[in-house]
Parts: sequence; C-alpha cells; structure tokens
Amino acid sequence: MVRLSPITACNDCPIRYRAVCAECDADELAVLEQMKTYRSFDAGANLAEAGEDLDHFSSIVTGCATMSRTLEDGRRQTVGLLLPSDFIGRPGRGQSAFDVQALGPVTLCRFERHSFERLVRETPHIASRLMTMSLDELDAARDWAVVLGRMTAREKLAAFLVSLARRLAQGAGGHWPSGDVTMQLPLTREELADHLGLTIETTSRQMTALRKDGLIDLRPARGISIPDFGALCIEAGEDGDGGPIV
Amino acid sequence: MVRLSPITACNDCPIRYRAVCAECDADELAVLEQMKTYRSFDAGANLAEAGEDLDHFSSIVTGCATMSRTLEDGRRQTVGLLLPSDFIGRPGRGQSAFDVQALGPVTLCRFERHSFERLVRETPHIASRLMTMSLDELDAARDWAVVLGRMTAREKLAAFLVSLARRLAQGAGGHWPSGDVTMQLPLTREELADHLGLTIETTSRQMTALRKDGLIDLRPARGISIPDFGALCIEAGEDGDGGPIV
DNA sequence: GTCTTGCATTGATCGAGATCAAGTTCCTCT
DNA sequence: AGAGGAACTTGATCTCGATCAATGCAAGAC
Repeated sequence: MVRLSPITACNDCPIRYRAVCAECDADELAVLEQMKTYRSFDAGANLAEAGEDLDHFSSIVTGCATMSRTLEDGRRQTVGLLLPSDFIGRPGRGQSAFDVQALGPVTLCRFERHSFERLVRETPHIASRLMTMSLDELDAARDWAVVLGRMTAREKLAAFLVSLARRLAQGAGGHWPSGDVTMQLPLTREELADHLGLTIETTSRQMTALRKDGLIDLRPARGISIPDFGALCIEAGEDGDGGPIV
Repeated sequence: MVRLSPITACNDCPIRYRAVCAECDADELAVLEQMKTYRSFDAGANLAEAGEDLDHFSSIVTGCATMSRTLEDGRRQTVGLLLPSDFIGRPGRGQSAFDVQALGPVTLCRFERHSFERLVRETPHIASRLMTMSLDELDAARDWAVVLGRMTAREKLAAFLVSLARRLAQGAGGHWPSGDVTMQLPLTREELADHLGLTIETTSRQMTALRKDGLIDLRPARGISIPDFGALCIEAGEDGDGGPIV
C-alpha cells in the first residue's frame, strides 16, 4: 500500500516550478533534496485523516487526491481536489482538519514536519511560495463556496469541468483552454457528487443532459471531451469574456 | 461616507493582539504606526469591489463587513463575514476577487499597498502572522463549504449562529461559549440568507422554528439569546463534545 | 398623530434535486 | 471467453426549500 519510491533529482521533478519549491534557487533546492522522501500510495489510500496527528508535509508529484469531511451520518463533502504540485498539510498546526484520500495511484514528495517548519522560517523563497499557494487556495475555496451555495446542479457540473480543464492545462504547461479540450476525470460519479454537493443520480443526469445538449462528449474510462470550451464556460455562469481572472 | 478618523495609538488599539500586527514588537509597531491611517465608513459602504484595483490593505478595527460575490442574474453568495481584526486585501495581487461591504459603521486601519508589501517582505513577524491568518481563513472557508454543500437549512442556521457566537466571544477576549449566550446579529435576514445559501423566507422560517423549539430567543434589534449553547451545537451537527478544534 | 419605508414573518403553491428502485455498461479476475 | 461486481444510467415518486403573495411591525418623516 505504501512504498518508498526511487528518488528523482529535484531538477528532473515534474513539479519543480509549480510546487512549494518553485522559487528556490540551487542552494535551497540542495537542502530540500536532502530532506525529501518519495512515497507511493495505491488508489484509495488515506493520506491523512481529519483530527489525526500529522508529522509530515507533502507535495503531490503524480496522481490526484481529494480533501473531504464526512459527517457522522455519512454525508460527505469534498472541499478540494488536489493535483500534482498541491501541498498537503498546514504549517503551524499538527493536525489535519480534513480527510485526504488518494483517487488513483499517488506519489508524494514528503518532508518531516519539524525540519520543514524550520526551513520555512529560514527560507523566504519557501515561505513566500507557501503564502502565494495558500492565498490561491483560499480564493479557490471561496469561489467554490459560491458554486455550492448558489448554483444549480447543471451549473455546478459545468463549473467543475471548466475549472478542472484549466487546472489540468496549467499543470501540463499548456495554454488557457479554448476550443476543443479532452481530459480524463480523476473521480468516480460518487466522488464527483461529493464535490458538487449533489447525489450520484443528479450528477449522472446532469452529465447526460450536458451530453445531449452537445456541450460534452463522454468517452470510455471517464474520458470527457469538450467540443467548445467557451460554450461550457457560459453554462458555468461565466460572463462571455472567459478571460483568466488570476 | 468616508471619513478620516482620529488616529489611536497602536498600543491602545482594540485589535492590537489579534490583527496582522499581533506578533510585532515595539520597534515594528513604531513603523506600522507611521504607515497607518484610520478611516471610517457608513453602513452599506463598499470597501472593495470584485475586479476593482485595490491600492490599500486594511484591518477592521470596529464594525463588521461581508465578503461576497453577485452573479449577473442577481444571485449573491457571501463567502466570509469580516469582524474586528480581520484583514481586507490580498498581498501579491492588486485586485479584489470579491465585493466587501460594510454592514454597519466600520473603522479601518489602512496601509498603502506597496509600502505594506515591502514591510511584509522585510518583517517576519508580520509575514508569519499573515500566513497564520490566511490559513485560518482557508480552514474556515472549507468548513463553510461543508455547511453549504451538505447541510439542511436548519443546520446551516444553527452552524452560523454557533460560529458567530464563538468568534464574537473570542474577539471580546471571553472564553469558549457555553450555557447561556447573548449577542447581536450584525446582518439583516437578507444578508444572512446570502451567507447561508438560502432565501430570506426560508431563513426566517428556520429562525422561527429554532425559537419555537426553545433553542434561541429572538429579541428586538436583531438580538439573539441562546439559552443552551451546547444544544445549538448539536443542532449544527457537531458531535456532543463541542470542544474547540483549533 | 398618520404616512412612509424597510425589514421580518407567515401562508399557499411549485419545482429542482433527493430518494427509492431497477436496469445497463464496463472492468477485472479466473 | 464468461462470471461477477462495481460504476453508471434511467425511471418514478417524494420532499425540502424556492417562489409568489400578503400581512405584520417598528422607526423615522412630516
């Protein structure tokens, strides 16, 4: 379930210029290189559990994970989808506030808690990057609150697909998506429903509705292609311009 | 509408030990003292507008504000309630992602953008405090996403009242609330509905329902008293213990 | 005092999404 | 290839919260 993975040199790391290390210079990277450990997890593995003590921080190198909370009666809400370069853990607090679960096979670049916290204090390039990443996540969490609180099921699904396509494109170093876009959903319908604040059935029905309206094309193995990205953006309640806000 | 207010010495400031300056020592405070300006706003004033250029950061000294987004068709979702010591603005980005609106008369402690950003870079005590505050807001935003996505109208209202009572108690330097608690709602039913992702009518009905069930007592001028704080916590879906997570 | 005016409550009805219940498709394992 | 099971889709019905529509109530204007 948990495996030590061969260590890749930071310079060859796929998330070198997007993760918490993005702003580091060669010297700082050399320090991180000594501290890091790569770990691999199978699909479904719990990377953190709400309330549990955490003595490591991690960056996702490959794979996806969800951050969620489950209420006592079983209702679950996902509060974040973690993609490569995203950070797991909260400096300054030893406990996770949410469950973090691997969606497929995941590789983490892991740091021991205390030494990493010291490094943050002593390395402005890391502290500043962590600050930027946290503020980006804060904006994303608030944007998502608008979706959860005020949008219809159809708009929720469209908004999610648009945001996922943008994040995947950004991760692949590609450009702001437009025109024809194809991607793989890293989530099952159930996980998707938990993220949208809907049931599996409603999620599936809205998927079908978007397909019937020609806005998306469903392919095997959770593939999705979006023939006209701009049209889906409008469905997601974005004003026509569609330009990046960030 | 906007008035310059008499400057209070930082040492006499009501938010001295909770705002972005909380960790500053005397020397650092002297620098902030030179940079700050107090401004007062009337109820309803726009303190920031989504997409608008912001060339100041502020801390709320007295009063309350909401951070919200309004969709083109008029649907509005509040993504945060700002109380004294809360920070307005995002270092590293010159635009606000949300509207910020004064709920009643508000006094801000304001800093010019560029000089404050430089100060953050050069003053670890400020950078670190800002980081902690941002991470707290991130956790709060995610907690609220769970409420918006998965809770019933009754649970949403109870969860809001519980969280507001806790924040007000914390601000007043009081203890973790329990037993009998009394407070003033800083929001109208409409503003409350926008925060809960409900309509005014449903919000009002749930208010009445909680009152009829003896969980709250409605008093004039938006006063609310909670005879048994623990009982309301359970209504909000918290497990009995009710202990602070933070 | 009465007239506004804005906020809040209450009632009647409607509808989007939840729930309950089959089917169907896809993937994996042998 | 065939069996079994998980993931997904579709249909029928129900329900919570939205919507439409008055009514109540308190504070300020005149």
